Amino acid sequence: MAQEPVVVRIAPSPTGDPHVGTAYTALFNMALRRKQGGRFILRIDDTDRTRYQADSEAAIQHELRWLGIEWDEGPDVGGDAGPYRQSERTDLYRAAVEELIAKGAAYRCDCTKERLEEMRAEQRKRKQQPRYDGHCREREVSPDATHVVRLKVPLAGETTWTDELRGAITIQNATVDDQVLLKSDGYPTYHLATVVDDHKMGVTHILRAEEWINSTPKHVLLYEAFGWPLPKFVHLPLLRNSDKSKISKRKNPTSITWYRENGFLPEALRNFLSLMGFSFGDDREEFTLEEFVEAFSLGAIKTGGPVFDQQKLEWLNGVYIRKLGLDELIEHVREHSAAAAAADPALLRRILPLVQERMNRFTEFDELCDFFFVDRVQPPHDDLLPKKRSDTNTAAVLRQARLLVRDLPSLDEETLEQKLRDLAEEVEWKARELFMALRVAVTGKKVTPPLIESMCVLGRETCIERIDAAIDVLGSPENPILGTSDTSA
RNA sequence: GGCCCCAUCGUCUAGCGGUCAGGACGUAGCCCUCUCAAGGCUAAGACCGGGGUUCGAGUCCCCGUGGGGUCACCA
Repeated sequence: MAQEPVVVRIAPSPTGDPHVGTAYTALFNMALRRKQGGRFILRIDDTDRTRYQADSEAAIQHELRWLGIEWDEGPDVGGDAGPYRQSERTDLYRAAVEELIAKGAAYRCDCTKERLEEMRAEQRKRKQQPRYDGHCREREVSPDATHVVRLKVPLAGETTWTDELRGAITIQNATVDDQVLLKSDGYPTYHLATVVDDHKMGVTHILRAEEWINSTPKHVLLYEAFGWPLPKFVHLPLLRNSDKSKISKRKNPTSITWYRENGFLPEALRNFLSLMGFSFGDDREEFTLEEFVEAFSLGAIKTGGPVFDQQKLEWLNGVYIRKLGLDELIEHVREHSAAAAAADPALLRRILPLVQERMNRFTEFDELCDFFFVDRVQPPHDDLLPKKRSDTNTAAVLRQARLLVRDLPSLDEETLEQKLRDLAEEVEWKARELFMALRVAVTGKKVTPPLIESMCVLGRETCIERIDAAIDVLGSPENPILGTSDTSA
């Protein structure tokens, strides 16, 4: 188990919201780096100026950090191999391209967009693979004219490399297009930039998504043309929608920001992502980042594409929420609920233990606890009535309960519960019937945190007011018939 | 469609030639219980198909089939 230090990297594009796929790849890269030592680089692939979004880079960094992903080198932390934005490395790419042209491995091409489109349309019509026809391969295109630079892919032969997870992969060169390396705007394409940077930055292991397998021959050809040693290639499985297609925001939330804002804990998302394609080899599913790193190895990664199951993520998030200490819990809930943020911290300390095990996401707090924060609740008439109990009977019992609450020396949980149970017995109601009627009266809902505890948190005055209001909903009977069920005859 | 990758319960997975094919999410039932949860117990639920190799294949090989990815001056 010789553990050579590695140099790994992720190269997200600042073209939109930070993607869970980026986090997934980053997680495995970081795990390998931490396990074996070395460097983990964050490189910003901002070579597509048309899709570039100015605030995206900061968002990516922010969300990755939120998830617990840390890099050794990057645009924000510096490092010896910088700059770490590809837009700041264009001289390197231009020089590289000149080298390739000089070596005959690349050529200038001034074909217009229109010509290319026409050509492809024609090829499609003839049921051929749409690909560059080599028009400029042997032409002399002036460096001064508007042009791109293409890779001169051998017309015959094949390119083979070893994927660390999948073994040898061979692709016929004839199926590889003459890839554009340098765009007419002077920026490199991914293929050129990634090869140049990975080499210059000393990258030893390229852990990236499976969707890159088919363009790997281009990269291998470039390494060969430059005379550079090949890094190890590790193509990770692709995260999937529930229909097995590549995960996409149309079918699944893919923005890390979304998960943060919708009440997920970074540890839970991180743990969940680790489970995609990796396992300890036993039944362990809940584990810390440190445990993951310790157990991690490339050999433990599965190659089948895992479906991103929201339900399991929510369950796991609930597991993590339940493990939180009260102070942490308060902090998180305040971030996700305006009501909680505005509430007295002392009040929150009493409410949260009642709902901690009832939330799978922090955003569920409001739905669960709204009745603590409003002036009055609106108990639906029908919900107030236990099965087969009349309006009059129920109102009468609630009146009794009201008196009981009013006259209790102190409103503590044990006494309140005992007295209410006594009352139920006295009026010949099941305790559960009384509790439900009171629950609806006091909270307006049939599903709530535990009643007795909730009442004690609400306080005597509020409980009395709400019971009164509930009695009003039922109408005020003149002659309450106590202790009977008047529909039972 | 060409090329490439992949293939155990619905989903995430364990399994690395001999197992009653194990666990988790979800689903159903029961227990607990003031509702809902949480927790406990139980149940249903998978080796894609066909050939080989082998005393013996979920495990190895081949061929199908299925799914996915990719075929841009996007990454």
